[in-house]
Amino acid sequence: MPELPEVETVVRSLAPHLAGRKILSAEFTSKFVTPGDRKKLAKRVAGRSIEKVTRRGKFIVISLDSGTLVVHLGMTGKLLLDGDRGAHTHGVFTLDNGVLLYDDPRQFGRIEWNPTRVAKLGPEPLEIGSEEFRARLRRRNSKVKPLLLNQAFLAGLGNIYVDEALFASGIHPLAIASRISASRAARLHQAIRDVLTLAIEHRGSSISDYVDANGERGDFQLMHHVYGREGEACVKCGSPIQKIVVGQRGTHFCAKCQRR
DNA sequence: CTTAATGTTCCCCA
DNA sequence: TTGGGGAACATTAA
Repeated sequence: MPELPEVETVVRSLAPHLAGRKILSAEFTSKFVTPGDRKKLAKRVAGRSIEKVTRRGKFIVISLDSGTLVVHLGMTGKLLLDGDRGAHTHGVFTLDNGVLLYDDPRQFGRIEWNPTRVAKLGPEPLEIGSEEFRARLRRRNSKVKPLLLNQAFLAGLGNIYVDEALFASGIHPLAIASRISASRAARLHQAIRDVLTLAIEHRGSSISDYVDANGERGDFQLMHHVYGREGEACVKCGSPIQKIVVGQRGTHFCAKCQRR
């Protein structure tokens, strides 16, 4: 469910409700979502006040009056305000003004205390400049699609938005990063900014079950040009959208508009 | 029954 | 150190 636009939407829907609130108690029930000592984690957050809720890459950063709680939604994670507990509720935060639930059927998501992972993230795609982006691309000899999915290279892109940005900039997913021309690299940089910005305006993509903290769906999935459109006509040239596997991920592109 | 799914990490090999 | 390939993690839906 969560790439940068979805996580940003969750943070924006969460922040006004959580800022200044106190966590009265917490309960965690999954050894996958909360690896290590779950009781200890619950004890650590109990009694803490929430100062702010922000985003870094695909991570939701909850700054407390002492320490930081970081949530990664994995593939199917949801943070829900005042919802009902379900079969896949693995985290419950009782607040002074309500309840915050963490739901995650596949349990690929994580709730962690001061994780080191966040420090290893690459630059934010909406903050990095065109020149620096091009320089970073030039230094890598890997295929551009897996490189853009690498969170240490750039933080926040996932399978949907990489495919969409490569289509928008006319770059083949198997192109070697270091061999992309300066002008096309600049186009890719702009395409990433454009697709992320528009997706945030549309509150993310709800393909299967993504919703924000208030349970509302996004609608950017209606504006996808290649992702999930295998066999359908390319919006630019009409030829059928292809689907291949790159780095174990389904990869959608137009063979005519994205030459190698 | 098989396959794929908005993600990440770990292991092996070149 | 970099890069490729594969498996693993849990669950559901097609």
